[in-house]
Order: sequence, then structure tokens, then C-alpha cells
Amino acid sequence: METRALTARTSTESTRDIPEATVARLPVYLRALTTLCEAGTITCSSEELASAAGVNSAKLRKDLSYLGSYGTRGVGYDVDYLRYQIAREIGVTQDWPVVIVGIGNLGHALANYSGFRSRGFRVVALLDADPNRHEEVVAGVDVRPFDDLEQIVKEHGVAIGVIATPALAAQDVANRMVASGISSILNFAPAVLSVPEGVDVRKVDLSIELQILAYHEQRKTHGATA
Amino acid sequence: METRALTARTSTESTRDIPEATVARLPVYLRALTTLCEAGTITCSSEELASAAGVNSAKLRKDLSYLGSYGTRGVGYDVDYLRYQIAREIGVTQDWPVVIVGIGNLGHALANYSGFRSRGFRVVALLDADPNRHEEVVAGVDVRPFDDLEQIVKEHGVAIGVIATPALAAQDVANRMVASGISSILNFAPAVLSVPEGVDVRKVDLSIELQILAYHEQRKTHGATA
DNA sequence: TAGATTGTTAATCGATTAACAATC
DNA sequence: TAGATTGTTAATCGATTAACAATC
Repeated sequence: METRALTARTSTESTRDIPEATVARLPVYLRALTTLCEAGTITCSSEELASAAGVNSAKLRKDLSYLGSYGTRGVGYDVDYLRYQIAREIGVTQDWPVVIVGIGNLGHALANYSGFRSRGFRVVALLDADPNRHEEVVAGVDVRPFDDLEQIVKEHGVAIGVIATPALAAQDVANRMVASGISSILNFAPAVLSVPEGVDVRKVDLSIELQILAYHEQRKTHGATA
Repeated sequence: METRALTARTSTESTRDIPEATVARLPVYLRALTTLCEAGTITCSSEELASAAGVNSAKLRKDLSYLGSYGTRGVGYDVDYLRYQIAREIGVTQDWPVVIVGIGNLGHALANYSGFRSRGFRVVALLDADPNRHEEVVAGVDVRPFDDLEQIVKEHGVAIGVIATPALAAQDVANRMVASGISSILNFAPAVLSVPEGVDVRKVDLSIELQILAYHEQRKTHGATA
């Protein structure tokens, strides 16, 4: 932690890069802190927070050390303060507008999911290619034609899009999203998307998770049966 | 690959242990192979399959090497044969009965998700604690009282349970599942579950995925703004 | 000062990748 | 035999963990 006072990159200050594995756990810590906060906890140790987040305390402290020194030795962490610091680091102190494309069963569920709203995301539009759905209002938001995508993205400055279409439509939707200026995509369609460099895609695949469980389950049950 | 002919563990044969990272990718390869198969492809190289699965070919070959030698040097892989071998390794050559607990928006979507059925899983029961839902039929399956869990698990030999309840109910549901004999849980509730050793839990958290995207998005957009 | 707990170090472990010998 | 592509090796990289010095 020596002072590199006069070197180049000093202006960007807080932008050390945080390992991906740590980034993926920050939201988990954030949620645990919110829970602690709601329970009225003012201060907690790394041991307590780690237990609430389901990780071991060494990992938690190592993770937090990438953000800075927000604890007090001998005491622990101020729950509300640490919560704010993590939220700021993740970037959810302000709201992110998102669009959801594909308003089938899953799209409905996503549109109605209150966890988005409460965690820094605001669904500004629901889009579907099927004109029969354009009458619907889901979770207080009109379902609009897919062709409105570009206009909506511009209007609200949308950077994040959610794809909840069938697999076959997913690549086209992704292309249109990217063309409209979206640079982060959460993909629920069971398809591998190809996108230009600089665009992030995360994939959530329900059946893949079940298959991973099945693999381990098989080994438990039939382990002895050879 | 020397012959350890007379050593102990030889009887369990195919049970070398496969790294977790590889296990998590096997379902991805399986899906890519199914797609290739449907497109009429008979044979493919590691390069082609890797590209269809969205990984690099070195990783793919390394992953497949844990299962055995199912390719032919100079030629590639027989799509249908490799598909079967991977399905067998994962354990989805036969059906796994699953129960879904919590039939809200997400539970509905899950119950209707055709990807489960087609990939080795069969939803044998939908359970909800709310008596008002017990009239409903979702995706051709009756919604039944949560208290029927134990009986259903016994009757169908259910090993895998899906939790789609609110966060507050999740730990109770998990406890009851474990008590009934379920040993693998897919948890959609935004809560950390504690379960006895030997029980596997996987967690899918929609808002966490969005937060990870937001973190990277923030760095892209506001990178220069210091 | 004594007790507690952080933040960091260093060792270990696991995953990725490029390169290539084996072999069809 | 020549060309192609697998399966494996070994080097590298990143993540986890235990231990403890720093410090409240």
C-alpha cells in the first residue's frame, strides 16, 4: 500500500481490478448485509457476515480487501457503511434501466420479480415479437413491439437487456440489442450467443443447473452399484 | 494410461472424479451436440463442437478426456455416440422425478418450462403452502398441499427438489425436503440455505446475475470519468 | 495493557491454455 | 505416406485457505 503518487494511472484511483470470483460474491455480501441491517444489526465481524453469506471468513476478508479497508480491527464492520461501499462498488447505488424481451412464462415471472426493483434495476419496457401480446399489461408495464427496441434504448439510456425468448430467436434479439446500444445481456434462452467484443453476456440456464445436480446425485445413490 | 490391472479401486471403473468446472460444462456440450444432431451432423471436430458450445477447443478436449477416449484422431467425434456418452456420464439417460415447491410467478414458469422434460427431468408434483392455490392445475399437474411432500417423495423416489418460494420460507422448505429424503436442491429463493453434509444445493439468483453485469457495465461506461 | 478481529502474506490447490506427440 | 485431429503434457494463471502481524 505504498504511495505511487506520481505514476500514470493514479487519477482513476479506486479502479484496481477485482477478481471475477470476488465480483460474483459481492452481491451475495450485499444481500447478507441488507438482511443484517433489517434485523437491526449495527456491527458485525467477518465471521458473522461470512456465515450469513455462506462463505468462510478468510475468503470474505480477502474479498473485501480488494475494495479497501472498511473494517475496524478488534471491532468488525459497520453494517450500513459496508453495505453502502459494496453497493457503490457494484454500481447499484443508482438505478439501471433494463428491457426484457420475450414475454412468455419466464418473461412474465421476470417482469413481476420484485427483487429487480429493490436491487437497483428498473424494468422500463417489455417487448415481444408476437402482436397478440401487445394488448397485455404485465406488472404495470405495457408489452410493446420488438421493433420499438431501438427507440426505447435511446430514450431511457438502457445498457442492460434480458433475453427470455425461445432459443431460436435469441441470437437475432441479441444482435438487435447490440445494434441499439445495449452492452450487457442476461440470457435465459438455451442458446450460445455470439456478440462483439466489449459486450458482456451472462447466461442462466435452468436445466443445466438441474443436470449438474443430477450428476452428483447419481454418484451418491449409485456409487456402490458397479 | 498404464494398466493398473490389479490395484484396488479398479471395480468402480468409470468413477475417476471429474473436476467441478468440467461437470458444469458437460450439460453445455450435451446441448450443443443435440443441436448438431438435429441439424443432421454425423461427425464433428473438437474445434466445431467447442465453437458450438462457446468454449475453446483445448478446454473441450481436456474436459472430454476425463470421460474417456470417445474421439478418433484425424477424424473427430461421432456426434450421436458422444452425446450418449455425455448423457450417461451426467446421468440423464433416464428420467429424474422432481418436485417444485412454491407456485408463484416463477414456480409457474418452471412448471411450464419444456426444457426440463426434454432433458431428463419429470415434474411429478407442484406444492404450495397456500390453500387458495390447491384448486389450480399448472402444466397439467395439480397443485397440492406442501404437507404432501413426504408422501410424494416416497412414492416417486424423488431425489431433487426445486424451491421457488419467497426467501423467508426457503429454509423451512429445505428442512422438510431433506427430512423427506431429498438430497439435491435447486434454490431460486434469495436466501442462503443451510443443509446437512451430503445434501447438494445450487442457487440461481436472478438479481445477482444482473448485479454482476452492472458492475462491469459501470466500469465500461464510467471508466474514463474520474 | 489484554483481547479481539481485521487486512495481508504465502502456501496450496484447481482451472486454463498452448503445444505437440500419438495415431487415425 | 501425408494430412488431420485427438488426447496429454507441462507451464501458467487465478482462486482458496490458513496463519498471523498489525492495530483497534
